[in-house]
Amino acid sequence: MAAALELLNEEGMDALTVRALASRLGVKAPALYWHVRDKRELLDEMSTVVMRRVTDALSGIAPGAGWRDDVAAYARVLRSEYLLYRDGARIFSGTRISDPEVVKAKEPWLARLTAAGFTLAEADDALDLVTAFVIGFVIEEQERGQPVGADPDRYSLAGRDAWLGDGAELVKAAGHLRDDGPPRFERQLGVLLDGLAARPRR
Amino acid sequence: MAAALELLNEEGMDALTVRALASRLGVKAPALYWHVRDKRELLDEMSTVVMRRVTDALSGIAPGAGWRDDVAAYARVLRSEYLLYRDGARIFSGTRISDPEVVKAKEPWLARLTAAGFTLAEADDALDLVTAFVIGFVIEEQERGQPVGADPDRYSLAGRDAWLGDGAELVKAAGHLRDDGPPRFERQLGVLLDGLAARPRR
DNA sequence: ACCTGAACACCGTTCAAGT
DNA sequence: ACCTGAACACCGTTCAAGT
Repeated sequence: MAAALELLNEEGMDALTVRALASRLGVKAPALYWHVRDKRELLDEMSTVVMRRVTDALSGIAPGAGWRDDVAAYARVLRSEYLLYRDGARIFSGTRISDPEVVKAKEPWLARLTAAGFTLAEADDALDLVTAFVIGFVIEEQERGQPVGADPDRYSLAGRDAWLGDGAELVKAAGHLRDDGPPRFERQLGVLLDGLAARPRR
Repeated sequence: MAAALELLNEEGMDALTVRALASRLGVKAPALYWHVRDKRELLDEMSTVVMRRVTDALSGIAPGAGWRDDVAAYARVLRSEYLLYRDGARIFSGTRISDPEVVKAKEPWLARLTAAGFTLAEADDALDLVTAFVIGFVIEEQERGQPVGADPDRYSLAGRDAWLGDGAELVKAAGHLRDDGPPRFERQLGVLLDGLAARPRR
């Protein structure tokens, strides 16, 4: 899995082939089928490794000042681990975690949220909502980081404005205001946490 | 593009090959390369068609009672269009929209939000946040809809509990409480809208 | 303008056979 | 227990040539 993740980062997902991975391991392609059922299982195992890194990072985090800190820490760790791999969010979302320990690592987070007054259903919803947001955010973030195919117009703001043509002044202006990276992530995460805070408590 | 989308739905994304699409069109594979630079451009065009359906559906929606209705309508339309295609969210997120008109369709939504007191930057953030959430939500939703590979334990709740092993009582209990589909979506969307409502207005 | 035939350099996967 | 050689049925893509 480590070799597979290296290969992904060095060559990209199109080059992540069974044959290339085998050769990196000094072995022929069919050998991998003794260790793994098929390529999908390989991807599932890779994503389990990534998610294990997330849960390991989280287990080192002491409870914060409140649920807000805890949920924010989860979101930041998830984003930063996905960002470590080329197209990480796109590739690893929608794969299956093969290790129950990784799934069980949600337990302390559910405990902290319920202790803070969330019902269990609300806590579960909250974590899933944050997860969905991070995945969607990082997919877009990683996609924008890639060279835009043969369309240099769309690199620059001026080029994008021209490509858009007439009208849509707000769309253009918004494009100029737009930032990215951590501040953008923190802002949107903040909105989401505000939403969680607004839920009725009992 | 229509034929490609049909093929995707009937046979799945692994079967969406240049050759299969050509044969569905009564033509040989190389012919497609007169119409499209490569397969990625084919995917980009397919996703542009899907996003055009989103914007068409949205343009038929009159301004709601307020920004909350407008944003909710956008989220619901985006989700339901993605759901129309097998693995739609996974496949079409992170592709590039080729038609400026589709991008420009954001204009009225930005207008409604700014009219409701959002700054332009906040409005843009709001739409992106909702988009990220919907994509993340639907990726997970569509993935769960697929047969879980050779692991029938994980179909049923009891099977999942056994797979999880000892401990993690909150994780197990949350699994039992969990629902899905529209109610789950509406609940999480509601949280997100609450967060947008909580932003300072000026 | 639009398409084909033939070819290239690959894929994932199976399976008998080896050690 | 772990790996190879050979093969199967494909891929995406190019390109000269056809109409």
